[in-house]
Amino acid sequence: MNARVPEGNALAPEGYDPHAFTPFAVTVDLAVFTVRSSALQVLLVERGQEPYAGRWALPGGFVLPRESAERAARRELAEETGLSDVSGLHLEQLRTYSEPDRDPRMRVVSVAFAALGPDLPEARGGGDAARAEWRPYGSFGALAFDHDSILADAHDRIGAKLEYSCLATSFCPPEFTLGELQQVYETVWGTALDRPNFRRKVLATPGFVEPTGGAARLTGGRGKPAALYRAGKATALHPPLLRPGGPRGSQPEGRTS
Amino acid sequence: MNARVPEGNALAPEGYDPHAFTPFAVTVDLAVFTVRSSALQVLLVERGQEPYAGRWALPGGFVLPRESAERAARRELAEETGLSDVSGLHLEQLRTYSEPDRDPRMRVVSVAFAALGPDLPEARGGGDAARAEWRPYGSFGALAFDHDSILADAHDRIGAKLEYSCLATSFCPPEFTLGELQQVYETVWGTALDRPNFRRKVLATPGFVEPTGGAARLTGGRGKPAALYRAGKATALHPPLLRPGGPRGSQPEGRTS
DNA sequence: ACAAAAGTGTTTTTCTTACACCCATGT
DNA sequence: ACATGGGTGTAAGAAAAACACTTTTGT
Repeated sequence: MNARVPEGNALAPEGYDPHAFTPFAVTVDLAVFTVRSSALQVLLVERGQEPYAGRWALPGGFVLPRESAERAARRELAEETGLSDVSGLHLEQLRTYSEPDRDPRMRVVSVAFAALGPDLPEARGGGDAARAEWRPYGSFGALAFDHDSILADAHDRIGAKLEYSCLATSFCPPEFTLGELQQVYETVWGTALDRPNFRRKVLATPGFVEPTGGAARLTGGRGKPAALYRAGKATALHPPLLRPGGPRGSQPEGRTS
Repeated sequence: MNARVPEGNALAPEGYDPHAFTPFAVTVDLAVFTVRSSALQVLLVERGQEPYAGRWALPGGFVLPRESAERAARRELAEETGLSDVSGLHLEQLRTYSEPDRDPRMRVVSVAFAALGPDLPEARGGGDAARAEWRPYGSFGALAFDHDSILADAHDRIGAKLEYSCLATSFCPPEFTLGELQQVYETVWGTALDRPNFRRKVLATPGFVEPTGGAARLTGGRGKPAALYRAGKATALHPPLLRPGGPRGSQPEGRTS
């Protein structure tokens, strides 16, 4: 990370030696997930210009001169979702996509983020995007650029992190029921979980959730009112809450257990 | 990741609208680990110029115009270690560091990688670095730039991935004994493991290791010759091999179990 | 009364842990 | 003979999985 910067470049101060060094455009791309009506939804924007005009893409934008990628991501998130208190949302760096031709126009390196939030309001297509919309994960065709890979990577990562972190509470409002929390797991993983066991597991992990103490709330009109919880201070989950059958698509063979 | 590129910039083709967009320098930084003589070692280079002249730093360098960050990382890895068959080493993107002032000279965004390899040869200080050396993890003072954070993040990540992936075999030569594999875990985690249990766990995971069939080998001069194994095709580890006590420093409180 | 959702209890099975013991080799 | 590292066995404990059952609400 040192040495070799060309002379005569706007970026390069004195004292660098004159080797190859290309300036890149740096952007952020966001895979924003929410759980709405028992479905995993993703925030997409419709592109206005070429290339990929009319195609859906992940929201994102350029990193500004004095911004970190994290700050840029949070700013873009606020702009695209129309939310003011983006501070509560979980934002996590995924990885950086830097294939030379990932953008046909120029050399763009993109730092991808995954963001999670509770049932978020309708997107209002802020900024440049022609339209912004929540779409159920898997219900749409190919996205622009390499956004299909980014989105798939984000989904994998979220699914994996649910196992060994307390991330799931980021999908829930400040106060939530254990049923809602369980639905987050079931929705992201696409599998049903045993309620009694899930409950025990969550409650047995200190700092995962803490009882709100307050009154119970009705969940879906019918049934017994559920107790309310809020997120605890823990971030890691030990021992982990493993999904049945392990991560999708990385198994060598059998092993049903 | 779309729209808003300024006019009059060398990078920008026609058809972009004239908003803010700064060119950034993009580099890769490598945290290269190996296990040598029962210690976790890191490859460091000594800086020749200011800033941080004379200080140790992680190897790295600029991403070339037609290179992805992954390719750049592998190229730098080959240059700095002096290895020719870098293709076998595990290389994994960690995350991107983009704080505006992480490099005092200019705006540099760095994509960090973690690399693992079996007992690697002496580094030969290739490229620009004044010197390159293997140093035991934790045996050196503050590194240049934000490389302390990068290295710490890399170590955390490696430790965590040993739990639920077959990554550990990347620290071993093509053929290795279970004792060597166990030492990888013990060295990275800094804890002792029960040999019989470790053995059972590894062998019970299909695709983790497969017997070489060939003859046994002496490990350290003394003791019974150990059977040889090679890495299997599996990448994930289900159920995981949890380290005793959970990840360092992320526990909310007790929970000895 | 019944459906729906929350919550409790119990049994079975599986995995982990701890530790005792034998094996093969070099000194 | 004994130290050293490899390999096997086994029994106690903890955790996960499966499932039966009670509670509280709305219709």
